[in-house]
Amino acid sequence: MSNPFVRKLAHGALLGSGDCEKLEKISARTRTVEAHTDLIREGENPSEVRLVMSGFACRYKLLRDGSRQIIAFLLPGDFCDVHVAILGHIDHNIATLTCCDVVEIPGHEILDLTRHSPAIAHACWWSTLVDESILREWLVNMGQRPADKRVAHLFCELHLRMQAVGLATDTSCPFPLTQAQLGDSLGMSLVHANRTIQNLRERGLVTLAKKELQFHDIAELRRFAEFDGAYLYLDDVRSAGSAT
Amino acid sequence: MSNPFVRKLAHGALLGSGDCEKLEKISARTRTVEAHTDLIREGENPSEVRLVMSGFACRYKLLRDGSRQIIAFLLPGDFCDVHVAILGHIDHNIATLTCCDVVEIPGHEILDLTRHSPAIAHACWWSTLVDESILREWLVNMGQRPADKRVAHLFCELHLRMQAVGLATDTSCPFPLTQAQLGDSLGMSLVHANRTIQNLRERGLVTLAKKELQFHDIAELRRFAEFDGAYLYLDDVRSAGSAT
DNA sequence: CGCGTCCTTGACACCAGTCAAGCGTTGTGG
DNA sequence: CCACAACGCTTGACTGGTGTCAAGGACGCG
Repeated sequence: MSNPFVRKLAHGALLGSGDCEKLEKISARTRTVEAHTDLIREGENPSEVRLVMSGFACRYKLLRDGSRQIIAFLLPGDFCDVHVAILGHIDHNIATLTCCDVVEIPGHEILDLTRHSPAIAHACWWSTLVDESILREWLVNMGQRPADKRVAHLFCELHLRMQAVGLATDTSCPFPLTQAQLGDSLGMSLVHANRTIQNLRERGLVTLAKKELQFHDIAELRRFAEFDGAYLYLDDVRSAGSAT
Repeated sequence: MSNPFVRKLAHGALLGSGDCEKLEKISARTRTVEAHTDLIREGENPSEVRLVMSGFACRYKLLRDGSRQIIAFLLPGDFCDVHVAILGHIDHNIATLTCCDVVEIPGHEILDLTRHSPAIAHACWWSTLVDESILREWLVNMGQRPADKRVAHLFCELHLRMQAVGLATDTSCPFPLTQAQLGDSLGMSLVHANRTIQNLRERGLVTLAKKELQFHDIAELRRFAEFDGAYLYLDDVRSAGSAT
């Protein structure tokens, strides 16, 4: 099964085969969106839930001076906005970074789905709680780590997340981001992002070319970045707990 | 009514008087915890939900070199960990910063509460989604704003959040944090936090003394910090939406 | 009164931002 | 097929914001 959406949610709950079928059916209705297109803008209250099925997208906020902070990367299988309904409106923008396949699911379908399957409901909440956990780790990354470890840490995260949906090998992973986008996500300038990558290259930790990231020694890279993937919660479905 | 917990949740849902009574009853069983005490440690899976009723606490993570990043401030009325159950374990620490009154609610009581009152369930989810929204804004703050605006922005946020639970006036707000803690939360050194505060003082924007923050011109401060409180979702209960 | 904690200040080094220019690749149109 | 534009990557020079180290001062508490 190569549906990234189902693969992702399977990390968050023990899905029955009926659940998987429903999710696959729903996520089949993709629409192709070209790169650099806003999917949702600040202040909107979309009635559909969006879902990235291929390509890279991001959440971001703009400041008055035009600078932009990327708040999260949305990889294949990621929700854009399950649960906006509870807050009433969205406080940031979501845009594609590359060409993407996107699914739009009417709110009521999601409601039906979660009402009829506790596992799916659990997985949806799991997904947003993991998003929150990632945000916490990003904050640590930005606040405490020097530039080289910061970049290395992000590389490790993306690799693991891509692996979780079957889109990365043990030693490599697609990396379609420009250095400007990388900088915007890590709070550093384009120029500094470039120099930092060179640095990692010179140390023999990674190769980055042709939109592909290669890891020469992933264990060493993780040690260097002080990376512990526990915050991604990718391997403990067994631990129960129920959605309220 | 001066219960910060009820006041806070009331921002997240239209609570009936029955709901309020139940919440008040539950949050009455406080326990006093002295400053600098860990409430929850990384990796734990507590069976009770904790709640701060007075004082300041924080979420934080430690790095190998001993540096610490404060990920969130927990003010009176804030949950420590509703919904840990879904993730199975917690990925960060929570500690008191000042002396605090804390409530520990057994997991099953929360379950009962949310099962019997959709409004309370909605408010609980609203609360964690707002936490996530705050994290996003913190990330923007750390990534894009210079030190002076960063500090000013945090001041604005704390002021509004304290006002929301009835603990701040229009022009002042309790501020028991040390400059070291402030630095840890904003990703800057103690020394630089100090210099930045001096800077704000010299501009006549704030007075900070005796654990009390005074605002001379809150509108000007917000303009300076580019602060827009919408991300706190404190004033739009009316916009419906249902918990899944 | 003495100790600890927190705040304050100065000197100095360095990480990282900005400005600016050049290079390589890709794609497009004449 | 080549010229050109657009975009992304790379590099250098210079500046400035922040971190670190160190020392002293203010305040509160026992």
